[in-house]
Amino acid sequence: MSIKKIAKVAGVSTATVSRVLNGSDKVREKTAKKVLKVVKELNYRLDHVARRMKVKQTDSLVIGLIITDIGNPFFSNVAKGVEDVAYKNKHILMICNTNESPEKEKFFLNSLLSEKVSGVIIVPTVGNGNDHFFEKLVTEGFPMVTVDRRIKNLNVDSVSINNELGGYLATMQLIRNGHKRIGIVCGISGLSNTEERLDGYKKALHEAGIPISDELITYGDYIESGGRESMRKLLSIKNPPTAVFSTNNLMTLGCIKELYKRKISIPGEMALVGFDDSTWAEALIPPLTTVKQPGYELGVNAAELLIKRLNNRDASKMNILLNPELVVRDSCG
Amino acid sequence: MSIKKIAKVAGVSTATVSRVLNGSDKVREKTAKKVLKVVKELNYRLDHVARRMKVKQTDSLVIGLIITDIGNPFFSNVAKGVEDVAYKNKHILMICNTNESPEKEKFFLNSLLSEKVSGVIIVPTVGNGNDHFFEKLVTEGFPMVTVDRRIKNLNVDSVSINNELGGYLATMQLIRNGHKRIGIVCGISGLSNTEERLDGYKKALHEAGIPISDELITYGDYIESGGRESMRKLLSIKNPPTAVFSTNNLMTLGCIKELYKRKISIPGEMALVGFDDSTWAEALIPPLTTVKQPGYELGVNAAELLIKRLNNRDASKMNILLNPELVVRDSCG
DNA sequence: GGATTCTGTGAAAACGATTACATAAATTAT
DNA sequence: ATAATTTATGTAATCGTTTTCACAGAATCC
Repeated sequence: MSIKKIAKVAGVSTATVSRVLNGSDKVREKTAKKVLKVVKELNYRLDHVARRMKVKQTDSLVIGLIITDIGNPFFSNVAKGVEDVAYKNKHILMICNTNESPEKEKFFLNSLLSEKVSGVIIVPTVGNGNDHFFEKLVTEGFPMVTVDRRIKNLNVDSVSINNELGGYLATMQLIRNGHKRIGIVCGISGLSNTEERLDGYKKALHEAGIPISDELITYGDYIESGGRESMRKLLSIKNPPTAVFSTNNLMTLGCIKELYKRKISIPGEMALVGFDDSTWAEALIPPLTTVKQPGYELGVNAAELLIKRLNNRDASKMNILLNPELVVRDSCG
Repeated sequence: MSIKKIAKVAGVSTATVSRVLNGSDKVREKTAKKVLKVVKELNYRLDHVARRMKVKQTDSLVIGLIITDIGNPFFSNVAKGVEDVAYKNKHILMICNTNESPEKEKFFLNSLLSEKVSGVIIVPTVGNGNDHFFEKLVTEGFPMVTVDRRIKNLNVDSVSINNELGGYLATMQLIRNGHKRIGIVCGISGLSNTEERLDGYKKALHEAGIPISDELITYGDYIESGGRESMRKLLSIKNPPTAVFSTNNLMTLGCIKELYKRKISIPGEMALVGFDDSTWAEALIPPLTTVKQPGYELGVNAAELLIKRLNNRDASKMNILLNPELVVRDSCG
């Protein structure tokens, strides 16, 4: 069922049908009614895909969203933010889930480009900032916004958290509570957010005049088992920490489970600060002190930034930093 | 940059380029190489959108996914399942988030149809099973699969949980632990899953010879505040329950928070069984007994069912029921 | 060597829309 | 009433592909 059929049935040309459907051009009231009647009768719906082939500047766009783990509440909130803005603008989303795999990322980028999306919002996967496929696209001028993570030395729009501040706030809180041996469970090595949170940790220690000890720095790859493993490692060193800063929600959960298992009390024997607040954090016992990341707003801002970019390709690139917030509950002692 | 440009540069016709790119038809080795060289040099990518306009049965499809709350871990896991299957089949997803709004649902369905998606997987919003826009589409033969919720009296493919069993298992567990006054916090009235879980609850009570009392049945609309409100209501009746079955994760959280606030011990003073296990459930104190729903599998099955349907439009419709599983921890007494 | 069969390639028509341009119809002016 | 002007509609090219059909050239046959 195409515009042709409508034209034939209504006894007009396809041009007229198109004009009626788009409402822009002048067409006689009577004709319009006639056409609309047929449209309704035949239950016809305009083909946006075909439309987009002719007209570049259309109001309803397709936007790509590539995230690393839709199952993680943090990212699904980001997605929700993007979705809401997209909906407001009558745009629609193609969502892809890379599972932190650079190969999948590349595949999805290729797919999205083949699908002729107008732009892409992406949580880039691990990478040294050089071999990223999408860097090529960015430099070629394809509209993209990175979210949550930034790529060093790449001039691209981005929206992310002030991770260093987050790490600083978390660590500072532990220091304020009298801790001097503070462990950290970092995420995936090489990612901007991992490094920045670690920087914040170091900065806080430095300011407090506490020496930085390598054995207190562990990596848990942003997954639960990694967090658990890191906690084990921290507990096994000769002079274990009295407090731990865990830099994402899943790893924090792993830490908690390991502590529960060993019947180590929180915060009595081990103080804990997490990253990324969730609705569950306050229902844990003890309620968890965390650095709250505005995931939803991250998504909202990324979507708005991309849309802005689509409307003005030549404006200079922007990096938006949202501030995290320390939510102090009981787990930090 | 189109196939035309490639053709010109390579000194062949567009037909040849197309043939090379699709690899199916016979084309001389030498010509193919020449074309591919140009393709690579000019960094050309086939336009799937234009392609789909000509060829109906293509291998990489666009599939619509309409869910009610991408921010809810249960649904984001469903999405993940769908995504994984889509990726395996080289299909791509358009995801929409209705927020339980029937208007948005309608808007998104229209959008997806205009975007010419091949089929839609949908968590239908509230409705009496009559005024649903998508029912019309289903009866017109548009490929759809409902997931999580079913629509009564509608012949449509579906994948959902055996909710009655879930309700039964949860209630039975409480009965087994000696409880006789058992409250229930139901979800959104009118939804198939809400009613089925309630049915299971009633069935268990009935089998145990425990009378059903209306004051013990509350509705919390599947949100945290609703759960909290329901718990308040249950605690305020003259003869309050000694156990509560809360029928989704967010409402359970609301219940727990209300109990924490009032310092009512779980399960000592109030036993609790939730619905929808999450990675947090076992980190709560006490670890939460829940009915575990296979959200990811739900998504996987829905996607596979849709793909099957796309390959055979005439096969009779299927309803797949996945069994939930009771995970007994400490909260049920 | 000529007739016949294969193979590889190109020209052009589609897919479903939009739109510049031309033209017919309606309106206004004279 | 006719001319001039405005307005509404139609024709046909186009977007980026695929694909049918035709055809040229190569290979095979007798």
